[in-house]
Amino acid sequence: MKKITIKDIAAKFDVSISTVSKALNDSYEISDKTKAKIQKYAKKKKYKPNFNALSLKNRRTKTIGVVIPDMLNFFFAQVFQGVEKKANENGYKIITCISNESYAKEMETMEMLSNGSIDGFIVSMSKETGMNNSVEHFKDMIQEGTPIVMFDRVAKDIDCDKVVADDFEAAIKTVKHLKNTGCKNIAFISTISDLIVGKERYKGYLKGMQDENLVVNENLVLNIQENDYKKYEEIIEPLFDNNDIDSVIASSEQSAIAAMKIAQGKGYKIPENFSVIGFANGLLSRHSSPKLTTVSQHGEIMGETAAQMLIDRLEKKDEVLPMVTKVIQTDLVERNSTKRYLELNK
Amino acid sequence: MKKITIKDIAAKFDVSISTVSKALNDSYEISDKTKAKIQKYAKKKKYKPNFNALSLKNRRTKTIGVVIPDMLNFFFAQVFQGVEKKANENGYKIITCISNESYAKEMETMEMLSNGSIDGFIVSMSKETGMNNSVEHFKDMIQEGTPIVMFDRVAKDIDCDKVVADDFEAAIKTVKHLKNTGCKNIAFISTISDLIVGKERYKGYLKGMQDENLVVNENLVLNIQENDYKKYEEIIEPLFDNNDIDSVIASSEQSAIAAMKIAQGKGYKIPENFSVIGFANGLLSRHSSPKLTTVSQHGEIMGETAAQMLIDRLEKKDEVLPMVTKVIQTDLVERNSTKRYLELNK
DNA sequence: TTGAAAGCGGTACCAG
DNA sequence: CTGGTACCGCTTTCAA
Repeated sequence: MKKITIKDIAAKFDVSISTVSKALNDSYEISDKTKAKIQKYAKKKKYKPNFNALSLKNRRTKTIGVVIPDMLNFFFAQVFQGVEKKANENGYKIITCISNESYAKEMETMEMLSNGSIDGFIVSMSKETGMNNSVEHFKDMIQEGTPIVMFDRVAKDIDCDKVVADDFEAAIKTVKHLKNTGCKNIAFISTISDLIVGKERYKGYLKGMQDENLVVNENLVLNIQENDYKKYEEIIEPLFDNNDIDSVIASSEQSAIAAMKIAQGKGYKIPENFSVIGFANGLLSRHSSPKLTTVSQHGEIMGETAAQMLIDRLEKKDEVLPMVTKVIQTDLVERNSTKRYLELNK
Repeated sequence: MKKITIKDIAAKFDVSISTVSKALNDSYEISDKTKAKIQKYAKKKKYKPNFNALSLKNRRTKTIGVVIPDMLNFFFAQVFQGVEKKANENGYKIITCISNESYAKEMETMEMLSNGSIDGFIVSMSKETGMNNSVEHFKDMIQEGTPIVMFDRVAKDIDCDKVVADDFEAAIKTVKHLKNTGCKNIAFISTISDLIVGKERYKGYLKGMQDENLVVNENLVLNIQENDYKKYEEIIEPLFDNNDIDSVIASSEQSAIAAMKIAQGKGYKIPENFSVIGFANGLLSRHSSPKLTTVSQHGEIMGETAAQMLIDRLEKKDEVLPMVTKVIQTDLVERNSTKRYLELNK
């Protein structure tokens, strides 16, 4: 029951391997009779051309390397599903590396995979990579002719295709929404201030405040470095004690939830006299009480987009296409941690 | 800057390719001088032996195929991380297929990957596969000599290595815990009654009730077929209206949370006069109010175990080892949806 | 209509 | 110590 090869089939019918190869590929060179019997036999024996032989010959593997920091992060899992779906539709396989936010693992795995295991990469940088801007390995890959598509946590200095969310615009919108629903003292809590994504959101916050003629009080900006979400509450609490705030924009689901809890602990009623908006994709937002209003990124679409961009580039290896950055819109999902705003004069 | 091959190196130094190959593999046959210059050059040029050429020659890819139903499911993501970690430690890559609970996709992808892309599979069956017991494709793979390790959603009829949680025992323990903390009318809610895992939990519930001398009231057993968790609450509500219950064991996180909400809506105080235990791994349990007491499976350990079992088998291809099933213990994580029980007479 | 042979990038045996 | 060659499984060109 071992796997059957072209050679086995050739022996069986006492023809050459080239005849078999052509017959299986339905070549016009082979008589219908021969084709028929060979194809029938191949099917019966479940013949499948050997992947490595094909890849060696064609110099392409139809395999994509996906490098993500953390699969337990709902957003990344969503993107991953999107990539897998689109890849599958196009007959591509995916090899995955979870970097665990480690530069070394990200770099080493990519180097190892660039030995002909994959045709291209889809990457979101590890925190370490992004913070130190250690992007040489990306440059190397691209130099070698291995295309990369980056998403979400992209590197400014790398010239490649990119897929990002409109974090800057989204943050502006959150401020606007809060202002429109009566908030003034808007705090900004970030757990990802080191990431470009986090910086964009912060910039959007500042711009939004300016647009709405609100004064930015630096004491209302809190950057959390701690990774353990269990400690978020104690870190956030002083913000409430030392300042007069009526709303929070948080850069992550967990910190948004933590802020809500503290506000409630301090006796605020959400959303009556306190509002919270979180950048979040996960399940917590839909199950918290009250349910959290969020800026939702379309992770799956980002994944599909990234995959499509990579595949397009792979299938047109000869043409030199300019690198593009696609911005995927986010949605402000109004749940119950903010008041409703009926924009009458639209 | 294109990738360099052995042939290129041979040309560069005007030696044969076999000399280069041996030099790179540090063979005793080659003079230190030659080795040194070749190795140095190879390093400088970042030479890496071509993966497909090696796989073709060695008839092994050091690649594992991972087939899971859903990456957005926290448990599967945990297992996946465990597999990736262990695989990586052992120099294995992983190719992933997300079946989306579809038999067709699971089967087709596995067939496609069994063309020499992977050395073995780690699989958790899709619902469809499990419900119809459509396991021919697994048999085929094994017949062909491709080993499989199944985890969690395993197939009874397939003789292969398996990793499962002690669902039966765990369910017994939940009943015991509830009884010990004063509950009597224990309802059982399942969203996965079609899966073997779900059946094991149900059996454990029955056994536990019996062990504790509690009568099983069939009206207290609710099997939810609906997939949309948003509808859980309306489906569960009648259970509370039509029966006198003081606690719930739920087979999933979402259904446990839904049950808690309804209980609270009906005026119960959790855990004072109502208790809930859920089979759950996710984040919701730690963020719900009150925090949910759970039976926690060690997903990551299950993944690592499965990967180790597969790798062991792959590295000992010649030996015929008996198939084993490993049972990974679960933990009852006591949070605040159940009362404390101080087991004094232990 | 069929077959021989080169080549994809390596490894390893055997000869010199 | 170095080189020639067969082979892994398949495609493709060229010759018959």
